[in-house]
Amino acid sequence: MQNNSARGATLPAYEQIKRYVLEQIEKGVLGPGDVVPSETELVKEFGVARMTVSRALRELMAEGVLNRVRGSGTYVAPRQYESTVLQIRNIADEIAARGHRHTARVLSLATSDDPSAIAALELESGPAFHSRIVHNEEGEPIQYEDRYVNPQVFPDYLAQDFTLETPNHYMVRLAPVQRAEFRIYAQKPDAHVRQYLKMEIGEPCLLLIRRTWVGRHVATSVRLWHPSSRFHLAGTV
Amino acid sequence: MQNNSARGATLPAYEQIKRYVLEQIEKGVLGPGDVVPSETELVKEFGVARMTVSRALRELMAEGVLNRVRGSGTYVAPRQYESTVLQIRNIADEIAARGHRHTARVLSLATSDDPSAIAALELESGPAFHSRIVHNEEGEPIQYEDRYVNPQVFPDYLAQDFTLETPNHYMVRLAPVQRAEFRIYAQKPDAHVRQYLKMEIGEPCLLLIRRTWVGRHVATSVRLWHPSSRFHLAGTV
DNA sequence: GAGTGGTCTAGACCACGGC
DNA sequence: CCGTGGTCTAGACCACTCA
Repeated sequence: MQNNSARGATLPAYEQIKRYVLEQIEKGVLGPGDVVPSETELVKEFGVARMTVSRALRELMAEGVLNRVRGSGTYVAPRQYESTVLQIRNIADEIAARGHRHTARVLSLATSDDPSAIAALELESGPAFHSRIVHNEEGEPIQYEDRYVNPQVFPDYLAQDFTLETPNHYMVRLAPVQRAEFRIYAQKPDAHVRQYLKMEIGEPCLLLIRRTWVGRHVATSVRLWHPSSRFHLAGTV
Repeated sequence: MQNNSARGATLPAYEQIKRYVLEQIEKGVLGPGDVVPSETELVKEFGVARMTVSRALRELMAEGVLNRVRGSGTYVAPRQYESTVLQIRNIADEIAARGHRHTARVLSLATSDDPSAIAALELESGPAFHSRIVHNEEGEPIQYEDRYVNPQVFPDYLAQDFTLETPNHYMVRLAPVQRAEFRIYAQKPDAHVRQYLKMEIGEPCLLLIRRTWVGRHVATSVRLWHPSSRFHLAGTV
C-alpha cells in the first residue's frame, strides 16, 4: 500500500480498498452476484495485512454493497433502490453510495412566471427559475425532478450544467440549507411524467414535495416523482 | 474475556462488549453525553486486545449510539428524537391534533406462525402476535394497520382492547422505543385492504413499513396502508 | 506530556463451503 | 481436503485534545 506522502492527507488503506471495490462496481467490471476477489487476493494486490482488507469488505457488507459467505466467498449484492427521507438528499450521491452510475437529462432550464410557483417561493414578483430533470440510475429513470428556484438566492442557477452536478448539490455547495419542509404522497403520475419515467400505466408514483430555506428566503421548491416499482424511501430513527 | 464454552455458541468478544455498553445505556447508568470508558479501560476490564474493543466502539458509533472524538474520548450520543416520519406512529394523536374523532375497528388479534413475520421480528421460533386494525378519522378509514408483535417484549399484547388505545400507544407506554427503521412505498393495495379502506379501484396507497427496537429486540414490525386520496406524510427538518 | 482514538501489522485459530 | 471468511492478539505509530 502507498505510504502517506509528505503533505496532503492520504486515505486510510481500508478506505482505499473500499473505493477500489466501489469503482469496480461503478465501472461495471463487477455486477450483482459477481465474486469479489478474496481477502487473500486483495492482501497480495494491495500489500496490506488481512485485517485491513477484512475491515474494508466488512464495512461494504454493512453498507449493503456486498454479501459475504463464510466458506464460499464475497459477492456483489443485488441492486437495492432506496433513499432516506430525513437528510437533505442528493440523488446522485445516493446512487453513488450504492455503487451505481448516475446520469441526468435536462428537459428544460429557464425562467417561469407560474404564479403558484412564485407563491411557493414567497416571491413578491416573478419570474422564478425553473428546471425539469430526469435522473437515472444505471440508465434507468428513477426520479423526475420539477424544481423552482429563487433567483435572489441563486442568481446563476440558469448557467449551470446539471448533467455534471445535480441542482441539489449545486445549491448545497453555495448555501447551507437551514430548514426544510416536506410532504410525501402516493400519486398517479400524469402522462408527461409517466413517459419520462418509463412507467406502466396504472403504476403509482412516490411523490416527494419539498421546500428548503436559506436564511429567511425560500430557496427552492421541488417536486420529486419516483416510480414505485423502482424506488422507495427508507431510513432509521 | 470468557472463552467459548463446550457447547452453545458464545458471542464474539466485540459483540459482548457492544451489548455491555448498550446495557449500561438501557439501565440508565450511561446517559446522553456521558463519557464511555476508554478503550484502554475496556481492554483491562474485558481482558481483550485493543483492536477488539476498538471494533465494538466503532460499530456502536456507526449505529449512532456513540460519538467518538480522537484525543478526547467516547460519549453516549444525544437522544435521537422521533422524526416527523416516525411521529405518525400514533395515528390517534394525529387525528386528535386535527380536532377530529378517532375510532378503530379490530379485524383480528391472535397468534401467527407466518415465517416471514417471525423472521422480521428476528425470533428464533414462533408464534408471533398479530393484529389487524382499521383506523378511522371522523368515521372515514385512513389507515389499515397490519402488525406483528414480539411476545417476549409484549407478553400481554393479545389481552388489550385496541378500540380504546392504539397498539402503538400501548407499546410506547410500556417500553421506550430506541430505534426504528422505516420504508415508504407507493403501492397498489390488494383487494382486502382496498375494501377496508373504502378505496376506488386504481387508487394507490402510501405504504409505511416500520420495525422498532426495544433494547436488542425487534419489538414490532408493522405495515401501515393509507389511501393516497385521504392521507399524506409531512414534516420539517 | 499524558491520554485519547484511528489505523495497521503479521501472525493465529476457528467454522464453514465445496470439491 | 483446501480456500473462504470471522475473529482475535500483542504489539506499533500516529494525530489529536486537553490540562
